[in-house]
Amino acid sequence: MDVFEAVAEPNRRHLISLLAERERTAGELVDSLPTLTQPAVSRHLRILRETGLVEVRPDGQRRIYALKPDGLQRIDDWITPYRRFWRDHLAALEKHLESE
Amino acid sequence: MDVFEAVAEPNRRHLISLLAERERTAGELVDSLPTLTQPAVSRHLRILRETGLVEVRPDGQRRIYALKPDGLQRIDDWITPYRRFWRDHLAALEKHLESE
DNA sequence: ACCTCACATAACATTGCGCTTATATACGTA
DNA sequence: TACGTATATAAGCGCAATGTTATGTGAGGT
Repeated sequence: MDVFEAVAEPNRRHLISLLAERERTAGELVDSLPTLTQPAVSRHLRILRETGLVEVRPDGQRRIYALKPDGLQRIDDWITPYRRFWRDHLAALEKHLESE
Repeated sequence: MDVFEAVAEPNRRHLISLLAERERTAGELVDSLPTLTQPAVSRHLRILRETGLVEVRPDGQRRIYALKPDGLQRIDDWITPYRRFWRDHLAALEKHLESE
């Protein structure tokens, strides 16, 4: 699975947003997604690991998950060339509005 | 389907990159994806339409597809809060390198 | 040694996506 | 009107992703 498919899943985006605040243990993340069972969350975490979006560090019997700095950048790199599209569009829109 | 799933599909990302260069007819886009049949491309275009990533304009019996300026911005809006992660990381890395 | 807690993996069912072939729609032209 | 061209939709199939329950693994505690 690639990064795009990884972030296409709403629950995984939720996990990412939680890890953006701070590191959390697997158990905390499981509690944060009450609609899912523990194995389901564990699987999502595995996918986030394999796509390089998060990293794990053992702490006794816990596992601490953290967001990896360069994971989401791959998506940002892809979107960068297209950014001018809405920039130009917004610029033209503003210009049009101020000309009235 | 939402924007994230729409962009998760490689063929659809290819279509987006083609439309970023210039508008194209459905037929041109079909020719640009030789591994797919015409209905398959038509379906992808439908999804890109429904998610607001492209727009269509009829031209006789042809349909001209164009990239919509604000479609991909929804992804950019999502990624923006996380951007500081790799920026901070890069800054720290550079600082570390120049200190040697 | 035994049990419990935290987490991962296995096995399996269900669902949804993407593909194909076949068909419909709609415009253009003779 | 009749026919070809351009595109969309329908029907059906295979596969991969997501969920579940059941089980494995390994670290702590008594």
